[in-house]
Amino acid sequence: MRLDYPRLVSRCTHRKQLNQIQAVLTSSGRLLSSVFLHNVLLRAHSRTPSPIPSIPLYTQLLRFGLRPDTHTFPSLLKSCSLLLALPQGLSAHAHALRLGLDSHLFATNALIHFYSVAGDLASARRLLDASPETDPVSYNSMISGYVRAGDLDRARMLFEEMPERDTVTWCAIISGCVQGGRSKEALAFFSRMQIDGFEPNDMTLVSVLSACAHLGALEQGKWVHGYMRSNGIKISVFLGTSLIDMYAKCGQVELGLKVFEEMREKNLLTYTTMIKGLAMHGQGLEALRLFSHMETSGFVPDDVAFIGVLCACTHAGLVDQGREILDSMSRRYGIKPKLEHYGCMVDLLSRNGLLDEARDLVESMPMEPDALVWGALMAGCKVHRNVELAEHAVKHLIQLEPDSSGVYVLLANVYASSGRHDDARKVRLLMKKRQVEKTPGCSLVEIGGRIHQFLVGDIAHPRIKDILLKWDEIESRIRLEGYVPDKKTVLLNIDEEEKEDALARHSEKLAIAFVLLSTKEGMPIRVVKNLRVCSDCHQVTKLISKVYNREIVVRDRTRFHLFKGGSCSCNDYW
DNA sequence: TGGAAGTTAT
Repeated sequence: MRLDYPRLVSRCTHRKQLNQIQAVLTSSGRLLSSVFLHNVLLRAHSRTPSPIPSIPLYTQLLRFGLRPDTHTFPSLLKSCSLLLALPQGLSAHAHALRLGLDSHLFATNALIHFYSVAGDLASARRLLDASPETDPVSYNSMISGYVRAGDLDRARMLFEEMPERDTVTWCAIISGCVQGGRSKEALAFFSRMQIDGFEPNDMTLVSVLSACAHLGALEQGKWVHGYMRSNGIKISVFLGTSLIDMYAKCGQVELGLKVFEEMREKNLLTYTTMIKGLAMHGQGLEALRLFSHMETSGFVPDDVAFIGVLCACTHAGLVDQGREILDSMSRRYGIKPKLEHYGCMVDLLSRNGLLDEARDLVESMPMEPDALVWGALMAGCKVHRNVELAEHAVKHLIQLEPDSSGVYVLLANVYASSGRHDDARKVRLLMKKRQVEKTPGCSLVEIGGRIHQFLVGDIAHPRIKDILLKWDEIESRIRLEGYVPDKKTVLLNIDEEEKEDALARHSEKLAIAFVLLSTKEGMPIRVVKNLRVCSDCHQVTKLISKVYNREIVVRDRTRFHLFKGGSCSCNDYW
């Protein structure tokens, strides 16, 4: 009985087997005269993640004097896109053009996809405009092309002008928004998608969960989990990992752990996400335990996994373990620590007051320290009031990032907290002279599935009057508990009373006042912040949790704070 | 015998 090679090849997903079949076909001479078999092989290769054999196969087809047909170019171009083989893709285009095969719909789609992946959106657009026949596929490729190029506005414009959309279109625009850091818009597209009658699939839900994670939108994230259950959507590795991330970033590590334990199939990313989630919640020892469990389960950690564990050590103050882990990276796994790993280590040492060791590490690193490394050292200097070292760090920082506000703010804070107000003022003047903008603080809260956003000093919210009145009430109540505004962190050159006012309008205070105003007594409060919590807001939130008897979870730029009965889970260490 | 969309990190 003769083997049905075309069927065998098209069902084959393993590269090794595929190469074996190809070798048999070559040696038996069957490839010599068959464009069809070449096409089948090209297609099979293009379905593997790294279709390296596609290009020699195509060259061979030409060498045998065979003429490519309509099926050849789509597969070949897909391989070129995957391999980012630009010259080969361009010459394939030229060849298709010569043979008159470029205007076939599938070839056009493949070409548009190729140019989108290659970052040549102008060429992709020209093909789209010139194509007599289009379907959503080519538009979808271009939407993700614009997203990859960081041009979300163009992606949105194309989305709006498309004659018809399909599930993939919605998925592309939703994930595009998420990747472009515009998660709120992603969720808006998600509801629009459902109104338009499209059912989300697992790929869409992964992006939606990622949006919820960024926004801290627990209610919507839970809704997605519920949707999966009621629609029988299986928890794939992708979905499970996204769920874990969503729960961790929305302040519910326990629910994340539950998903993690129930997942039958896990990969390195799943572990890394869970480890990082535990780290953010200060459960450093748990994270370390999971890391060793991962190792014994046969997963080989990569550099990102190491960032995760080092991060766990930082948030839990585990200095010795951190040193040991950094050392084991190269010793046990042959992974050279990168800048990021040194950054974590500097952060770990300097937060724990080991400033000399941190400085030594910065100076002995095998690569040039970047702004993040100096920034970590600087943050430690602020906590442990080491003005000299802070000045040293800031010199490097200002050279590396002259336009970043963070540097100036940190230095001014160091000066202010050690009483050197004149110097603090000089920094502020320097900032003004160089026209450095301070990143505005921003807090998000979710009420009844809707996200409310507050900026520092924001008066745009429709209920701002009530919110400020509520704040007055809060302030008088927490003053009875001993609250005194901590004006050290305010570097504005203004008089005392205004300083208090500026503090009172920090975004998380506005957000918390708003939630107290709009939710029932005893309901927990969740806030997501873009910057680190300032010490005044930290103190205020502790007191509110006591006076109003509320559990308050604040996710700041790097970690979680769980405020309860007047104290915080970070033990005032952040 | 053909195509487009997804998860982690300082």
